Amino acid sequence: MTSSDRLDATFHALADPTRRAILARLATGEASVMELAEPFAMTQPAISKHLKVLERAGLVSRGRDAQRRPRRLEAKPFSEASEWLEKYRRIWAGNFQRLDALLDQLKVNESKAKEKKRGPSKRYVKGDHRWRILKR
Amino acid sequence: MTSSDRLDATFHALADPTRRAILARLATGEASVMELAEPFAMTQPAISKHLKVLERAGLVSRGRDAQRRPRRLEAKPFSEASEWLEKYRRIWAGNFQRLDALLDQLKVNESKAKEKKRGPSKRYVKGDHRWRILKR
DNA sequence: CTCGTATATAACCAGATGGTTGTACAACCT
DNA sequence: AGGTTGTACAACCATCTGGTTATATACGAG
Repeated sequence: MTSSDRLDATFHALADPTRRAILARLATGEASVMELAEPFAMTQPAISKHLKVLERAGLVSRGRDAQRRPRRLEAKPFSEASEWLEKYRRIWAGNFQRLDALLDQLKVNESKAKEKKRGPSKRYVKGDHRWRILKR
Repeated sequence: MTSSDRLDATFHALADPTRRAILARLATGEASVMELAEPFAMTQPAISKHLKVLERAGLVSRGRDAQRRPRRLEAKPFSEASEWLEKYRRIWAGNFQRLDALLDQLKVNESKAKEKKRGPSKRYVKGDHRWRILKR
């Protein structure tokens, strides 16, 4: 699996409030499927599906204890996703050395669609336009 | 919009390699839709849709310059998502003070489904089971 | 062995996602 | 004015997602 595939799986797994709540619960320690399902207005199979998504992303692993299959958190994917985000965060923070290397890294790691290197578009002057944030 | 909704939108926007590649391109500076579309084997409307997803998450904003609607990166959602991830990363890093406060925070911020507080399950002994990472 | 409990799996469904083509529209260029 | 360019939008389609119910499997207790 490529790094890009892993990021896909991780970010997708994190893009759901139920799954994030499950992770929050697991941050307090291992838990069985039933224990994890209990706080939600949702059936057990639905929770099992969410768990499968989390497991595919490697965020959660499965143990065994009698009939139970307790889940626990796994660290690695969090680090990978966190590092990815941090690269972007640092672009504004300004507190990084060698922006060029940082940007090369971004290009190499992502987009097998080989992006043609061309300078910043010269068709308009920076700071010349109005910017808006999408509402709604 | 709640913090949870914003995390949903942000993580969902990041869970796609095309969109991450677009962000990587924008990290090098503003770009028009056509410029952003050029490296991809995809039509312009498809890119516009991806941009709308990124805008909904607030990761990208829209400017105007003649017919162009150049896009630029916006910092805030990266920080929010990054901070969320960092909380979990620190759980293993161990280098945090006051784990209890950290965990309270996790519960308050997420899951309006009020999780019943109960001690760690005593039905099995920690370290007693085999754990596996989902393959495939 | 049989029963209850914990979990997984299959079949199904509505709605979202990610792409397409075709078209509309605004702004620039002659 | 008329043509070209950059972008958006609508309609359409296949696939994925997130839930359901029903059923199967695995294990421990009597």
